[in-house]
Amino acid sequence: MTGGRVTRRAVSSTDVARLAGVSQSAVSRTFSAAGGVSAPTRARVLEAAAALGYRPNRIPAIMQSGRSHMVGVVVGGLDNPFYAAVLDHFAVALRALGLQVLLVRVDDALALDGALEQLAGYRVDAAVTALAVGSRAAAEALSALRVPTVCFNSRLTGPWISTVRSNNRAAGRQAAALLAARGVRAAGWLAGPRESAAARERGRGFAEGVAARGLAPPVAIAGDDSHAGGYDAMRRLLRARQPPEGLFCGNDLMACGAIDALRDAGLSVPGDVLVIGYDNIPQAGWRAYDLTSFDQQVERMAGAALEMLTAALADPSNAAMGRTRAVAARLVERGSTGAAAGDAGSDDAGGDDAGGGDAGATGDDAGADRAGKARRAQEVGDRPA
Amino acid sequence: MTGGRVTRRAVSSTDVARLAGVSQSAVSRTFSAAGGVSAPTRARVLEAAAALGYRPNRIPAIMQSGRSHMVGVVVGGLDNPFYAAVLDHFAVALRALGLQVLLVRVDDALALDGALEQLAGYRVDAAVTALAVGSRAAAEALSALRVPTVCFNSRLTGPWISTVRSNNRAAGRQAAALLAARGVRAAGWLAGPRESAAARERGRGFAEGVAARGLAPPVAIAGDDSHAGGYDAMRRLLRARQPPEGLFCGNDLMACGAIDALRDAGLSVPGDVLVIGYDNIPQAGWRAYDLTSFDQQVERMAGAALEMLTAALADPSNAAMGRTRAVAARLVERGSTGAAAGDAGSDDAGGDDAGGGDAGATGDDAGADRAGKARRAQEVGDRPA
DNA sequence: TTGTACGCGTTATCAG
DNA sequence: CTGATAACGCGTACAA
Repeated sequence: MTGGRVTRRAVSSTDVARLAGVSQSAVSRTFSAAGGVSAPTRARVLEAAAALGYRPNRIPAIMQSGRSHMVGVVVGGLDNPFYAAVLDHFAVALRALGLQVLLVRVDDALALDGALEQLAGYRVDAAVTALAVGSRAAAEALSALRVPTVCFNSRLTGPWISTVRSNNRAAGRQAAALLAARGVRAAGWLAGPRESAAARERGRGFAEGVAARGLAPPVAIAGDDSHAGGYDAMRRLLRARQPPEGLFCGNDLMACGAIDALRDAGLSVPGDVLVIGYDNIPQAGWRAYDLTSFDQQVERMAGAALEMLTAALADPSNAAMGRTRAVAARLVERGSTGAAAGDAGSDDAGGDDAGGGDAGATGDDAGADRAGKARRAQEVGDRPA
Repeated sequence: MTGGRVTRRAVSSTDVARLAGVSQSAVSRTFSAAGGVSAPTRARVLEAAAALGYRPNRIPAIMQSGRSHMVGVVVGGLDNPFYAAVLDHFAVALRALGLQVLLVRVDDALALDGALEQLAGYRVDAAVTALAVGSRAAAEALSALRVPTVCFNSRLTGPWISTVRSNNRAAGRQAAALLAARGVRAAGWLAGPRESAAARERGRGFAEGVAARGLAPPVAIAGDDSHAGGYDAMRRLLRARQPPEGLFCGNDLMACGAIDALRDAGLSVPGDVLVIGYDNIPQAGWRAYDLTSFDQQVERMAGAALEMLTAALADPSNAAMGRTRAVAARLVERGSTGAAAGDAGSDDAGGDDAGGGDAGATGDDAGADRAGKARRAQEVGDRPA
């Protein structure tokens, strides 16, 4: 006998077998779906199991099959309703598939590969992350783990990394088009933290759109993706100069903060300043903000991610990974850009075209912008370059 | 040879050992903290491991030790920022303790025992749930799992169940006291779903507090803990009758919805109606709502839960469970009850009537709210009753 | 320091 | 239908 000191040993199938006077295999078969067990045996096993409070242990099966039925999910701070929504969707969908969620909450994209390395130790079957892969080095580190991973808004892919992308850049252009159509001549850009590639793309598209209309480059101010960050950034701007006539924000949290700062300063939204956000978090639809925003369509992005995930799970040869799929962000116009209340922006999109995806390639965003209900049809429909 | 068809077999320590020309134990020792390995051996092992992309597998250790270092966390819908905050705290804290989070997102408390049963199969070392245990039957089912479980706001405990409670009822009474002190004579209670014991306690305390001041019992309307639910409930109420002068809501989401409905109807908060929420979600602090609320002090509740959890983890005899700890909810006064911006404190002694405006249907102008700046600065800074 | 052997709890295979 | 047995990959006493 070796085995170190036993800590809190749980009831095992062997214990049940002993009590029931049957073999351990019989117990196993009783609790597995395809059980070839006679009724009497089954009854005796169940009785013994109940008496002992036996619960089948799923851990050994992981060891043998190499499949844990656990999926790692990596998200940023859940005080951001966007991340919370992403996680919520995955948690529900994965549970419906009979998969467990092993959650890792990280502070920023830099911690991503560390988090996944940790998950790899638990032999998760796959991983999803709401954070983009930051660097090529990180992508290689991830690929070394040989865990099929699906990212949101990552430009980098690899043999084990797929990505679901939103058309951030095109959305930025569309935001510029909308503001210009509303008569805005001086635009502002409330940027997110520099690490976020997605936010950078939005700002880039916005700058392009602004330039395309012959307007001055947007004033750029920096926030940190939080409400407080947006509030503070706007306060700083207002102290230094006049506000822009139209503001595009890297996300909705900052947009709400900016709106609060503007109103605190006695300005009106949309009377004095038009504001557009990104993410379409629930709060954007609340009357007090009524914020025009881009809906990333979390359900569809999550759905696309899940499809790639399940494909990877079903096919160990991993042919399904290394792909990119695009889901178009949908403009939802609300009062903060002067739309009448109770309006929705674009509607059913054709979007969701599966990009054939190759690695790297800074390529542009796919997905056509739509003018939606063509409410006031000024050219909101700015085709992708 | 038996062993079924091998599915995606990962690199094992045996593979590394073979390549490095050492024993499997040498590999194990190299990767374990207390490794008695010579430098040359270590180097060869690491080289081989790198070449093969070996990652230690933590699953077998779970089997042997019976400890998974995973903690099950059960939460409700993450569209509620309160649940998101709870989860965020646990995710960060557990990670700091070197524990993994196995997440289960359930729709309601009824699904709780099913969720924990599922977690039990993965041999989680412990579980935390933001949902209360609903019935004694559920409590017994949970205890049968022999997984140390910490609940939030559950009245039921058991040998394996501890709970961290907020003083819901006292908070309800305090809410009534505050409203009365502000001159409210007609009170309303916006209830949450009936399943929530915590919400019921709040309503009960509120009714007691209202009665203690000789006022008529509060008008009760029912929401579903969501923003939309609060909005709709308030709309229904406004269609049927005059609004109460002061409204206490089962949670902040409904409170924000109610405020939106009131303003949509041309009423002012706090001009015409005072509103108090519960949870102190981030949005309650946003200027557009400036909502007085009760802070459950998630950090402290989570901290208390973690203490009980780690105690249970350290002591297999389970002496630490079956306990109850209380964390007082803290009233945070803001503009929605007439406090000047940036105020805290509590009620009583307000004397000063000036209750809600005349509630004369429609009357007021729409946008003139906000201006939370002490628009009616009745004495706010008093000590708790 | 290093290698050998065993066991954790289960599933899958094979013989009865 | 049932029982015996070999893995799964790792830690860990024990022997060398």
